[in-house]
Amino acid sequence: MTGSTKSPRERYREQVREEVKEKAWQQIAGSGASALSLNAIAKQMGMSGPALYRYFANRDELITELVRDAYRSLADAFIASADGGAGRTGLARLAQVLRRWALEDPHRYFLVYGTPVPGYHAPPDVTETASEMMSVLLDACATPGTESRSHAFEEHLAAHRAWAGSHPDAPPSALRLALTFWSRLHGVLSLELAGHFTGMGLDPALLYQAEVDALGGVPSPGPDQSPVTLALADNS
Amino acid sequence: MTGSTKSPRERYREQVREEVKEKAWQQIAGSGASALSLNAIAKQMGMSGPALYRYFANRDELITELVRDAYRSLADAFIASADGGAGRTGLARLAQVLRRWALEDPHRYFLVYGTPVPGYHAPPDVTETASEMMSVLLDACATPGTESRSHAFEEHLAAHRAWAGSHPDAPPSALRLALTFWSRLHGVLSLELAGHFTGMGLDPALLYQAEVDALGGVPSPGPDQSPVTLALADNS
DNA sequence: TGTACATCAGTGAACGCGCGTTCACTGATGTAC
DNA sequence: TGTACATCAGTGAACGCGCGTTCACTGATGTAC
Repeated sequence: MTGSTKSPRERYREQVREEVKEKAWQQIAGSGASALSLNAIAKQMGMSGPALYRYFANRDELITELVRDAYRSLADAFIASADGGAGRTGLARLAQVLRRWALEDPHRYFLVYGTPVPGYHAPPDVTETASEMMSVLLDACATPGTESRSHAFEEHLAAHRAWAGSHPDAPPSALRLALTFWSRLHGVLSLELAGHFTGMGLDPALLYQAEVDALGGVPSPGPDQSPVTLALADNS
Repeated sequence: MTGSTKSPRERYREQVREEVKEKAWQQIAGSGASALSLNAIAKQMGMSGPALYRYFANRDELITELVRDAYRSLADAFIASADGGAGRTGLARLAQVLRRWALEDPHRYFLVYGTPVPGYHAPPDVTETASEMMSVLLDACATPGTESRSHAFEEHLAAHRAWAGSHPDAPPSALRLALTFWSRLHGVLSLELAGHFTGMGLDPALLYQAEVDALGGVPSPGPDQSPVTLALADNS
């Protein structure tokens, strides 16, 4: 049984890699992603600069790994939330998960959803992770019944649904709801985390909450007191 | 009458400053704001590096000037649009102005609304420019009538309206509408400009349009139950 | 009008720094007989 | 069990580069009498 047991060396390798990434996050938190320096990380770990090249081919590979981990952590949180029981207040719970993830580490949020890093292009497998998240979101958006109203944008979505490949039979209203969820919540979060609400005196959490509540009325306008509101009343 | 006529030297100074900023924007477009280099700009203008210190005290002052100009250009566009005739389709026009401004120069958009530059803090006068924009927006949001429904978030806004100082009598629904306008449209724009819609096959312009259309139902939505609301209600 | 002086744009050398990355090398750790 | 060998982590020096910024200096331009 020598099968997949990891040698001590492999174990150590992974441990160091993990520590490098940890220090990298700390550095990003302090000075942003574009100021990430391999030498500085090495120094912080008590090693010389070139030592890191035993663990990462170059700076870009480290950044890629960070992006990958960031996507993965959000996707996992989404999936875990879906496992907790789908259906009723599914969207509200996903919204909570998204917000918590964003506030937990704003720089991680910006690495994924902020200003693109100049020369950098994300690897193909993060696209797949993004699809996983979208799939969970579409699950929560898929509601039975009432496909009546014809909305211009929903007709467009009905004809351009490649991105929702995991849900080939989802009604256009569900596709629209998923996109609306995504863009509205990122709207609040990106403004909030970039500091555009500071000094205004209002509580961004309540705006976020209001936007979650308003989702109930997306496909066709509804009442302003949705069950989602009541379900999330214990928030602050 | 020697009054405020500018000397040739002053004229020349402003001209060079302008050219420096122009090259700076080009550079930002290529490599992002954090890679902005005074030396590179000087070289591009056929001058030596230190020459720029005749025009800007340091790198930070140049960035500040770029941020200031960016804010100013959007505020001016807003104001010009408001002059064109306020009222009914006011919000839709402002939305158009915002989108055009964002797409016209994505890097300018990100400089203002993207990931904050690490050490950088915006000067106080851009806050004032931001207030000008908000004032125009609040003008467009002030619609007579329907102050009936009490919404949780609007109550919060009624108690925290310092940011809307230019409109001390605006109804809470108008305050909410302005914030919703702002965050929803930035939600679409920031995702779009960061490339999160590329490869999905859908047209972000239509999502944007749909969000603008949906604003009509923000303050007080219609009475009918939406499918989503019903679905969220039935198994709780 | 011309002459003397002050102002200011721009240069080139230099300082100190940190970056990513390569290379030849030393030592320790694991592996095979 | 010990010995011989291969693997691999980590070092220190070095390369080439570009950065922001200072400084003393040259020349041209404007100003005052």
